[in-house]
Amino acid sequence: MKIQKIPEASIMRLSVYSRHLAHLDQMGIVTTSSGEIAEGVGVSSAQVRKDLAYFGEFGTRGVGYNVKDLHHHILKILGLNNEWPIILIGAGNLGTALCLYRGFNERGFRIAGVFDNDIKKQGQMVGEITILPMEKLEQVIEEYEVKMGIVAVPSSFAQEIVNLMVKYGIKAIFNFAPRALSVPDDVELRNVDLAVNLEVLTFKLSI
Amino acid sequence: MKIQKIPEASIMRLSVYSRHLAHLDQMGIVTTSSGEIAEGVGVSSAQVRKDLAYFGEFGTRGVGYNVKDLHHHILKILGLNNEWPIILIGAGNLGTALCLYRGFNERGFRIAGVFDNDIKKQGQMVGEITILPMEKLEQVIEEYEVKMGIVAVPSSFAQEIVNLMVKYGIKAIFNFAPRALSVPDDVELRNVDLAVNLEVLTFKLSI
DNA sequence: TAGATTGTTAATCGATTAACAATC
DNA sequence: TAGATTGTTAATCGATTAACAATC
Repeated sequence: MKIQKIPEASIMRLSVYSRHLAHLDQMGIVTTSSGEIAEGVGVSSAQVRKDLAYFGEFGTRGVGYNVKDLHHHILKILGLNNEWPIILIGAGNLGTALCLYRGFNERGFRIAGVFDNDIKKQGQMVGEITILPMEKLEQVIEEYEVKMGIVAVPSSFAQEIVNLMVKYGIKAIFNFAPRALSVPDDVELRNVDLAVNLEVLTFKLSI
Repeated sequence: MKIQKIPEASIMRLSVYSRHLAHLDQMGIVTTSSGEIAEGVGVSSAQVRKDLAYFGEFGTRGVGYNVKDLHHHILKILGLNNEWPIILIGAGNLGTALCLYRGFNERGFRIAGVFDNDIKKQGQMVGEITILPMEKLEQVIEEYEVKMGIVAVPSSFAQEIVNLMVKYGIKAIFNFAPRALSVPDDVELRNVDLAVNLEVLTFKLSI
């Protein structure tokens, strides 16, 4: 769709802007500016305008931006104008927490299924969702037309699980296992390593 | 200590290299090269050498790197040569999961205390740790000489909690609340917004 | 010596910022 | 019109990569 290369950091900031706009909207504020948004989220106003410029012109010179309109535009850009069914693999501590985590639900992500290899866990409930065996993966992905999945399994199983997900049609994977994973070119992969984040902090404290 | 500016991305990669080196070591491999590490973790070999060059010369030209030595050097650079006591604020779903999460423990992070405002939670156990009231925060930080803390509370409380942590001497904060927080210059702050990561994926799927 | 791999420099690439014309 | 703020261009900054001398 877009020819110009859009920095991933811009996308992440758009997501942050959208939260700020929701907040402004809740407070009944109708108009805002790149400077106000910038201050609110901790970036430069030029950055805000540049991030938006990748996608169009959403403001009025001399006036600013309409809060509701801009919010709506950004949600549309991010593909958040409708809900996303997701699957979650791994019902350990992290998996269970992610399943119960409100932050995903608030942004329109709906958990279509939670899966675990462990027979003892299968059939148990996490909140209102039943933990399913991996054998049900294909069925759930097809039934709910799931395109995204979260991997919260031990590192040693991660690649195997990802292969299965890809096989059954998952196109975007959010991985918490601290292991380099390989996926086909048409599958998006995003890794967050929680311990690495703490280690950046220990480095800074050690300087 | 260092005059040259070191990219934060380099620090994060060092952490990833150290995991790979631990893996090589476990397999009994004695010597490695920038090329091997690069392939193992998915970056370029020039990148590996550059990241290491910020901190010294750890290899032998024509030969490569000693796995154990390099591993040890990187852990030292990251400040991981001894354990770090940490506190965790918020014993909700996410907080509980982080408390039980093995990944932190494996890398030498020890939870010195878990805190929650909710009277019903206080006294309950998370694994082997008792949830404490916020009133105990100062005492625990002092007793265990804690410098790092994780924030896993609702966004609306995050700034207030962070202020308390800073007041009692915390110098590095890992924040999961999706809200811009302000801390003094001598306090390191790191944010990870889980929903933002999913939203980068929805964006890519929507293109 | 020939082959291999490091450490480092210079070139390239990409992202952020400053500045300003456009325009409400 | 005067003041304000956008959208966009050009300048700056910083990180990655390519290339190669050093050297085992």
